Amino acid sequence: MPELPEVETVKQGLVAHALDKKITQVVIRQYSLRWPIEQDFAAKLEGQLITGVHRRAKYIVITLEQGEVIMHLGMSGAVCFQAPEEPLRKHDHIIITLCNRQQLRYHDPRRFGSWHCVAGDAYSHPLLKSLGPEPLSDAFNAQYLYALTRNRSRVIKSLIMDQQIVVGVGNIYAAEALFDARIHPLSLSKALNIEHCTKLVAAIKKALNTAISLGGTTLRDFVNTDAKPGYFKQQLAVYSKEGQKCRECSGKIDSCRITQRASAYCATCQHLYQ
DNA sequence: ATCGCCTCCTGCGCGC
DNA sequence: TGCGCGCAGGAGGCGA
Repeated sequence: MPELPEVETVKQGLVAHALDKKITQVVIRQYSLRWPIEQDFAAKLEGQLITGVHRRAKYIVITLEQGEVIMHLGMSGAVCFQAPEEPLRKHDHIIITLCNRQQLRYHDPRRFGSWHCVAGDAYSHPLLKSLGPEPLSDAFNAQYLYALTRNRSRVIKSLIMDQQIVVGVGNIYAAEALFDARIHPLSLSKALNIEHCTKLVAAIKKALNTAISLGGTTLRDFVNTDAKPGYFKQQLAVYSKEGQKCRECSGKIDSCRITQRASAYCATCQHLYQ
């Protein structure tokens, strides 16, 4: 589910509702997530003040007085804040009660998400330490992408979705950015020149920034911590538009599978470099 | 080193 | 109405 804009939206909700709050109780209703939750997870959190909330890639890092929580929403994870009186829903796996009685509830039907509590610096955890640059940072620029595309025959869509190359670009925004940059998703990385990389980097930043400003993309069930959907769906040019008319040329949007993922594109507007 | 395939899990929409 | 199938926003791990 969540790509970078959705995770950023959830992070902003955590900042608004959980930052500077003390954790009074943690209840785990389902330990079996992407990785099993450690048995002492609840005990590590209880009684601690939440002193920071940050995002790195699609991970949210919650800083406590002692240690840090690393959380990933997987494909179907969501966080909401509710009063204890509100009935629990199926798939509400983690319930964190705060000092103001509000409960942070982690809901994740597919259970691809994960929660870890680490003693030291979250950024040196194996899950975070080999991640590529943030897409909205200056470190992700045309020269950087150009250098990494040299001598690689890997198709470009797969490359930009690789979290070691650049983080936060999932299936939706990869498809949208490639359309915006007029690059066919099956283009070979090494066939792109510096101008193509310039366009693609700009398109990725634009797609992510626009999506963040609209609260992310709600396809089916993504909601922020206030249970509101995101509105980037209305902006989508190709993702989930297979068979429909391209808004630029009125040709038909095609789709192929790239590394097991549906990949929509306009064969007229997007040039295949190989 | 690099790449692509498989896997974890539930829910939904579709066609029959 | 119901059932089975394929597909879905991620990404680690493995084998080629």
